[in-house]
Amino acid sequence: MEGSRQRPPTIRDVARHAGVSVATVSRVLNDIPVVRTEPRERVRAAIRDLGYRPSSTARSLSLGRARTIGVVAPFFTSPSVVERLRGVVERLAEHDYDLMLFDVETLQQRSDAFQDFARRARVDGLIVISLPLLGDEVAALRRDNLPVVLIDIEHAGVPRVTIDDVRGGELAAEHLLARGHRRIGFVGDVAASPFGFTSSERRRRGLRVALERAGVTPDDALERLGPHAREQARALAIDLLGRDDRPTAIFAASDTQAIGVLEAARALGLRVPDDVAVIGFDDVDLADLLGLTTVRQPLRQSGAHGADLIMAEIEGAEPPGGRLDPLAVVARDTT
Amino acid sequence: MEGSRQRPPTIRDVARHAGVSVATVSRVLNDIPVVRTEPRERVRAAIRDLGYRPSSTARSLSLGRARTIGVVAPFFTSPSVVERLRGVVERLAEHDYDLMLFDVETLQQRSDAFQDFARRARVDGLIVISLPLLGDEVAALRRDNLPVVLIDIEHAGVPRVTIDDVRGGELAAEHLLARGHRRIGFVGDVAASPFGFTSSERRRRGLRVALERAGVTPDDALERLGPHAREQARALAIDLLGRDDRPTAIFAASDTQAIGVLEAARALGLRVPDDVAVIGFDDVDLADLLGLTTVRQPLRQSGAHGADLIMAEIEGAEPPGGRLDPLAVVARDTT
DNA sequence: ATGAAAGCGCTAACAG
DNA sequence: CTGTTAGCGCTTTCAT
Repeated sequence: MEGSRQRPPTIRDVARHAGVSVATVSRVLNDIPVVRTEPRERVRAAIRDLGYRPSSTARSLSLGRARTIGVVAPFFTSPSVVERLRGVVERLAEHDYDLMLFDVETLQQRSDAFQDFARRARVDGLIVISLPLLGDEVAALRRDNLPVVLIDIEHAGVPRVTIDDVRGGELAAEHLLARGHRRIGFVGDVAASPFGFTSSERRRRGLRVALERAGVTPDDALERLGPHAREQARALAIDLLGRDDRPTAIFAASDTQAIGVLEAARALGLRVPDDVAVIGFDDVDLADLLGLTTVRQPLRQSGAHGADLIMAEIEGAEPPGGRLDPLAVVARDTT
Repeated sequence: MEGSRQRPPTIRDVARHAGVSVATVSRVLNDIPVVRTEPRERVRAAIRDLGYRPSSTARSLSLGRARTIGVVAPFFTSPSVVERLRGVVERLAEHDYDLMLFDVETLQQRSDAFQDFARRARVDGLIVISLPLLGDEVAALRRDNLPVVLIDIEHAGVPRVTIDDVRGGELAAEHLLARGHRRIGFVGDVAASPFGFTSSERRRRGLRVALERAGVTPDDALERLGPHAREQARALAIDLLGRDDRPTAIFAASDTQAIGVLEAARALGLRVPDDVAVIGFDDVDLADLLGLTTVRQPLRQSGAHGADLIMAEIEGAEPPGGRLDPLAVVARDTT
């Protein structure tokens, strides 16, 4: 009956329509129980009539909190990141928080992204997945006083959720060792950050530890590092498997890379596991489908755990209880 | 020198520090060229000194736009959705828009999510992927005057980016027909919405069209519909392949489902493609890895296109140019 | 070219 | 129990 509904209704329109003050409308909106039934109902009716919906932007500004957390990661480089994200998403939804996605694949994007965190403040906290942080990035975040949680990476002084990657590397090595392998190759990520180590790095260390423990001298010549991608891993593995003294088994730092190794073997006409055994890390869906032996880690759980951590920091909620599921070798067809 | 930096610096602090008005700071911030060099530099210095960063929440409120778009989808039911998301992410980044993720797997989440859009307005537009919309959901969005773009789904009156799924179904059928198959089964999604059709539904129609054109009468008994998931598809396929007059080939509405079919065949001791041929749809990474024959569609491109569309709606930017890549059968080992 | 001031839509004292 | 009012941090007329 009123005409022009160009501009969406505000809390003031509702107040006017219901014959109350904006404060009362706000109270109804926020379920503050002091409001009497009668005005409350009038407000509800007005909200309905007007098709009113609160502006969460205004709310955020007023409250100083956005009820949103940002997730930064190279989402599309690996299914494991997506799986972790899944855990984050679930948990955040439970806490009724929204989620802002910041994909970081290239260096350019990376610089942009962290610029953004330094220039915009629309999230209450940040979860960083599988992205080794630079020193000044961390410094910027800290200066911004923005709660941060790291998943799958480490950085001194920043809360994180990581598994015992070294142990994971040992498990992989022990599995291979138990099958008689002595020449064990490794395909993993380049050490991208001077601060802390990547999980790949830690797994490699685990491999070496287990090797030495078994009386086998780790051979640097059998280790190949490159950017995290199937194609890259494939190339590295071809290089590795092309050697005269090629390894009889390869441990890849992730399933994605293990698949590259598998492709390399196929390309070279090598049979798996007879000519070369392959073990990956993560146990993503693909691993099962492909029959890839791998070290299982609780991907999704790590995401959930990370979300719990950030919630704890922000809301002072109880710190996350419960441990992550243990690592375990899932033996399939490639070893 | 000043002490307490509890509260982050605001534009006013910067103004004070630089000895100018907030308006001038704002101008500098927004690169409005009227400001003289000298005060401009003072402002820049102040920004640096204070470690100031604008609050994008406040900016959004003032501007009335959040430079953020929301993406609603069942992200974790299918890799194809993730691939589409990838396209969206890329394009949005180019336009310097942020992205809010709303995962919708369960009905509960779904209801919640759309409640949210009806109660919060923190995005400038919405992209919905692979989620058949209900009538009142669309009505709510429309009433909110929120720009919406659909990807992989259709709804009367809502802009969308879809491929020619019917043609895709025909392509799959023709591929199978050309290999001598006459009894062709179908495994796809349940028709979830009374409005428009799902892509699965359209692909099924394409199958039937091609069948009839080839003089084969489509057999309802060979069609099985269920929720989109590998396990479900597996169960449906087991059912289908357990029949006395089992089909000699199965067309699955997605690669995810095709993999379920593959598993079913294996479980039944049927050899692929000898006992039963399988063709999927999408051509996700997995398909290549598993040697699955499939109908390739431009997943990532569809996401990018969707982003272009929403940008056009919001910013009045030029409508997206260029077509989507055509569908094509990628013949591999399962047919 | 710059500043003062009025919003943007909401929340939260503080009064009454 | 409810209304008034002062912000939240930024943009944007409108003057000067």
